[in-house]
Amino acid sequence: MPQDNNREARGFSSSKLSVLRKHSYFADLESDAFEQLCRYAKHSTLKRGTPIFAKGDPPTSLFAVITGTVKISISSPDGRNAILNLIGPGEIFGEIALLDGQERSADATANTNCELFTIDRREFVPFVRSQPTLAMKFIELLCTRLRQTSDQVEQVILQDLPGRLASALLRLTERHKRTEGERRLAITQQEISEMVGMTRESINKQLRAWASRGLVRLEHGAIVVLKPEPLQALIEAGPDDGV
Amino acid sequence: MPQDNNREARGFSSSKLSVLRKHSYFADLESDAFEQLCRYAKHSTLKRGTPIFAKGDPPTSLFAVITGTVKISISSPDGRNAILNLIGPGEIFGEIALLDGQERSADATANTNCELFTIDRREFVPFVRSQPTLAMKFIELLCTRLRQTSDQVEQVILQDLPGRLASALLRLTERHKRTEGERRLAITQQEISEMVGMTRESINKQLRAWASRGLVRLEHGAIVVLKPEPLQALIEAGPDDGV
DNA sequence: ACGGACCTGTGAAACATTTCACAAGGGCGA
DNA sequence: TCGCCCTTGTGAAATGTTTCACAGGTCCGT
Repeated sequence: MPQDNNREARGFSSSKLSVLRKHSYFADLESDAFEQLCRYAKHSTLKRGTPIFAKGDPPTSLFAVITGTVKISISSPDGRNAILNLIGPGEIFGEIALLDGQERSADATANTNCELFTIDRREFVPFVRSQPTLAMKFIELLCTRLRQTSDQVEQVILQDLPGRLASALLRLTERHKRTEGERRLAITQQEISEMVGMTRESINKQLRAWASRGLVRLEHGAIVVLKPEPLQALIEAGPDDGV
Repeated sequence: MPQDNNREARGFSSSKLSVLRKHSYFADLESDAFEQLCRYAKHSTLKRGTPIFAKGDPPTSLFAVITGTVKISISSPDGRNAILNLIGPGEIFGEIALLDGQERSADATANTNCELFTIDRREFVPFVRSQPTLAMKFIELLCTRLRQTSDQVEQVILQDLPGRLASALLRLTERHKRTEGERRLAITQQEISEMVGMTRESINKQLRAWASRGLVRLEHGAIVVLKPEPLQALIEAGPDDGV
């Protein structure tokens, strides 16, 4: 992927950029600012499992996902690891380290085969400074992230396993629906367990219980939420109110 | 406190504002932008326990703490509650709802008797838009918050009780030292338990175990961290490595 | 078309944490 | 200064979750 980055970026611009146009936080930027930003973008293709950056790295780029998903995670010295976020088409990631210049605070990995856009820090930072509208856009993005992350803290602290699992499923379907229009989540039970901080076995048993009541359908590497309402009710009821 | 807000704000400006100057994220703003911002500020005094805003409220103001501490928390329908953050002198809070215009996502309460500065949304938002430097400052602030909150998620997911407790104590002393210069934390075990999401009883037993080994000293409504290093080591070792 | 890696499924025992039910002490306001 | 409320302290039983040790399925790359 080293050669002809620019040619690639331009060649595909109308089709690939439309993904960003459609879903991203940049959607309502003025057209020319958006185009200008995209002119800096480099296109790349990654295979499932490829590391993108690691905790402690200096921030060099901002990324946007075109196709596939990227996993933001952290692993502890004793081998456990936690998935903080899954980034899908049209979303961007890696903006925090870029905006504050500090080192990366988590790992990013291609969770499936991916196509990404990459914008270099050297071009990005001055551009943001020069475009007040863009800066406000990033403030909005950061606020959104902050609300999501606080929600996560809240859930992990206040809810038990069923509640946390339900929250995660609903959050994922909500986001997924917005981009894909269907409720089948392409996610493994292992991954979910790392998102909510409980073991795969426990997650499996809970999912199975729900499946037998028709709330969800379990497939291979995927979960379909059939009845969101009872799950939502379970969250609002708080710890153990009829599993 | 309704009368003479302006007179108050000006009368005390040199002494009270110095607290903000000293610790806050605004510290290195240009002098005149800072002064201008402060001209909008209203001063108020609150008694311990006074609610400042509640989850779901529309955002009307930005707050800065002059003296005392403010508790940012959420409570679940079944009576449990989680403390997301404690805000001390020189720090600001309530900025997220203000910046994105969405409703408040948590409750804020005066955790001790407090003095606050309040800036109205109507004056604040246009001011931020007009001052690119200030906008960048807020981006930094949001990034910092986001890193802290992500850390919290990480710890709650990856660590067990001793680890979480150690993290919380070190985080609190770290911040406290910066503002107060001493390591005695004025915090109850109840409060700590709500910050880390475990019961007061469990927290008490763990603290007691550490106290008997001389790592901490327990006082009435306060905790003194005597030896931070072993606690730090415990975190890095991960779940159970010699309680 | 095959092999291996990854994903799902499951039960029993081990473990960490909560719950409950107390007792006693300190501090603050009336 | 008296009370009362909030805070600390503690033990045993109950509970939720993890750990461990498997087996079978399915998908992907070669």
